[in-house]
Amino acid sequence: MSDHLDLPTRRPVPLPLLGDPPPERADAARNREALLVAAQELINHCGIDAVTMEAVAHRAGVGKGTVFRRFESREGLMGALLNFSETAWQASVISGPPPLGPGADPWDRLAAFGRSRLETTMVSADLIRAAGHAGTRSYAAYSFAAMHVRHLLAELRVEGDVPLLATALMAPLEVWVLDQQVRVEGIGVDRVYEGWLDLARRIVRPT
Amino acid sequence: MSDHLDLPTRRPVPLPLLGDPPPERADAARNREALLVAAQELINHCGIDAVTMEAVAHRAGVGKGTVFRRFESREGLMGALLNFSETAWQASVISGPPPLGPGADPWDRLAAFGRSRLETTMVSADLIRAAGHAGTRSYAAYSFAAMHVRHLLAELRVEGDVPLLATALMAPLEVWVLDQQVRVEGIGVDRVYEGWLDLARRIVRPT
DNA sequence: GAATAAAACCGGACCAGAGTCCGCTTGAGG
DNA sequence: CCTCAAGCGGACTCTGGTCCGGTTTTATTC
Repeated sequence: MSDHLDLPTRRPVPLPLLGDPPPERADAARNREALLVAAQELINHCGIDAVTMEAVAHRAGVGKGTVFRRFESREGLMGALLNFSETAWQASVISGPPPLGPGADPWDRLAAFGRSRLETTMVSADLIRAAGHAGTRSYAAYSFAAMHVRHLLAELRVEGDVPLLATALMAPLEVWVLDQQVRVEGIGVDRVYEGWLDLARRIVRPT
Repeated sequence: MSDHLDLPTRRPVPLPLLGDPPPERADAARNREALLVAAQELINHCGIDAVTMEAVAHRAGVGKGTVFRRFESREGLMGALLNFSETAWQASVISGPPPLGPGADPWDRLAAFGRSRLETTMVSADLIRAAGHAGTRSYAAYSFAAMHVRHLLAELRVEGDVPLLATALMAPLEVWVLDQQVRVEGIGVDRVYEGWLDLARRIVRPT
């Protein structure tokens, strides 16, 4: 990942529907951005362990309290960082090129989903672990992926408790499981993927 | 879980094969025991958050350093606690009554395995989470269960990459997944179990 | 456009708990 | 009894997280 963090530049006017979260004050927004950049740089240069709340604050030129107000906790900060790649991933599922994006047939999309998730999870493993949330990505992120899988399973006419089957497909792709297999047991990523495909086949295969 | 911790009483002579870890000194052993008891009581009476290393040490009447020397870390302490129930569970798999123990046919044993694991995991959820290890039980404990599943799958003449399929069966039974389903999504335990059984069926079903 | 009041924000002192260190004590073998 | 490795304790450090008095931004009013 590059040092440069692509923060969305000046999105169109927020259109303040009333009853909505009031927009952030200008200085607050500036600080949030500075903090995210600082954190990302810290990760890139010194590894995730160097990402101390105090270090981030210092590098961004603000006080520690500010970091906590903006991101709630260390996990929250990590989650925010993770959010960028997660959002990009979601975009490529929604409107990217097939087979991950729409256009391919459901089975191919499912296969592409598995491969893609496997890879992004491995790449962001440190971040995901640090983001905690009981270890999984934020609920929003998780449920998007789950929804996608349920959708594909439905298109594939899978019978049974689709939500649970979706979970069964996603669980083996979680960080800890992957870590165990790849780092501890030394299983290659390709073999893990083949295994996952086999699992998917068994789940999808008509009764 | 009762307050009383069944520490194994005087196992048969350790038979010091040389090159082995030298046995613990008497005072050390006494302290380890006292610490485990103290920790368990603290959990029972005040919840897992009250289990501070300092609190445990104080309750056991020793210094903080001692706790760390014996258990390495908070996670280690939790792991040691978890070890008791885990060991008991392993015993009932190895030599308990069917269908969990030997004697029943492999499919029934697999089903019993799933149910049993689901329940013990839910019961010890706090402890498992606190024991960390990237969230899963210790490697030894994990690999025993994995071995058992691989064994059953083999008996059931399942074709394919059995180790990976075993992982696929265990992953949905991990704490975080269960937490997500039961606590966040409000799915009942019975339904989760039914879903798991269905998964198992699809994995086992001959091609 | 200036004055003003309220709300949001800021910083860093402060607290708690995990983990480390090192000089003192104790238990087990000779 | 003597020796010395092992064990012990608690002071110390480091980091996540909380708090509150002072400051800045924004909205409002004239």
